[in-house]
Amino acid sequence: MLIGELAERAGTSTRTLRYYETHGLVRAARSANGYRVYDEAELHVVREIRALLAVGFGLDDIRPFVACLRAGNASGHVCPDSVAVLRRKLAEVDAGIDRLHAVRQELRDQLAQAIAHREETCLRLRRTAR
Amino acid sequence: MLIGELAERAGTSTRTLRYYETHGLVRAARSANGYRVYDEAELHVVREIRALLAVGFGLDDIRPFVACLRAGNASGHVCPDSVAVLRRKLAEVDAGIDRLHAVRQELRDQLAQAIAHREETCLRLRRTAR
DNA sequence: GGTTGCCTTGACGCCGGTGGCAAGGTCTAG
DNA sequence: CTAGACCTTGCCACCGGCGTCAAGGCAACC
Repeated sequence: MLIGELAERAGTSTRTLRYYETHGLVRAARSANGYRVYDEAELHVVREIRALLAVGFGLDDIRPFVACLRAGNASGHVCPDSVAVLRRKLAEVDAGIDRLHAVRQELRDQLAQAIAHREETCLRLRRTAR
Repeated sequence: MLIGELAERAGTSTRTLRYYETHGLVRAARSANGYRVYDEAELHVVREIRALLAVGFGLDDIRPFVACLRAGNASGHVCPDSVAVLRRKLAEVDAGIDRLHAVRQELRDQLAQAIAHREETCLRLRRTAR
């Protein structure tokens, strides 16, 4: 399988695959003419990468998952390093949720304040009109 | 007030103030020698900018708030444009929270799956050992 | 006049994952 | 032989809010 086919089957671009390779995530053999040649297993690797990226992982976080797949596991998340990353990410997401809740509260407060101000101004205008 | 003093009083850097100026958020008069000269009102403007940035707003989102302050309002969020941005941001934050909740669920599922797999493997090893 | 400390504009770097283009090699079909 | 569809490496651009350095002008004090 050449890079174009892998890109298409994985739903990404050749540019992206080469980028993953320079960052040590995807591996390719080379044919006599220098073309990258991939086996079927790389397809699963790339899909794993894409799935984790979509969830919000960075490439560095993904490395243990790829190593886990390469170690022969059917799933990339069953190895201790992967689990550690999953736990860390879960904590990060929890922190993010907390932060967004705080921001949300702040926004609601400011909105309420603005609307109260507007109504007060409106009342004052009515009183003035009388 | 020169730029250094404003930066210090607003808790930011001169670089940042000039950046805000190029983006139309902060205004300065110029003294005879070309130095930027700020009045006290700009301090409030800069503080408003910083507060909104800290909440997660982008500079473009902040523009209406600054305009509102310049229009003579004691607070930047009481004008219609500001309120519109507040509402939009609130919706964005809600969407972000939802997305993070989905990611969180995904992470928990994968963690649970990994741990189940590990325990199963552990059981199998014990059976094999017998 | 020299030093110090403020100010000015301008320009590059960062981060992370890609897109896009250039200039060239390779394979296949007509 | 040629066209076109692949492939190669390498480098610039992007986003956003700055940090940081360069090269120079201005103010004030010794």
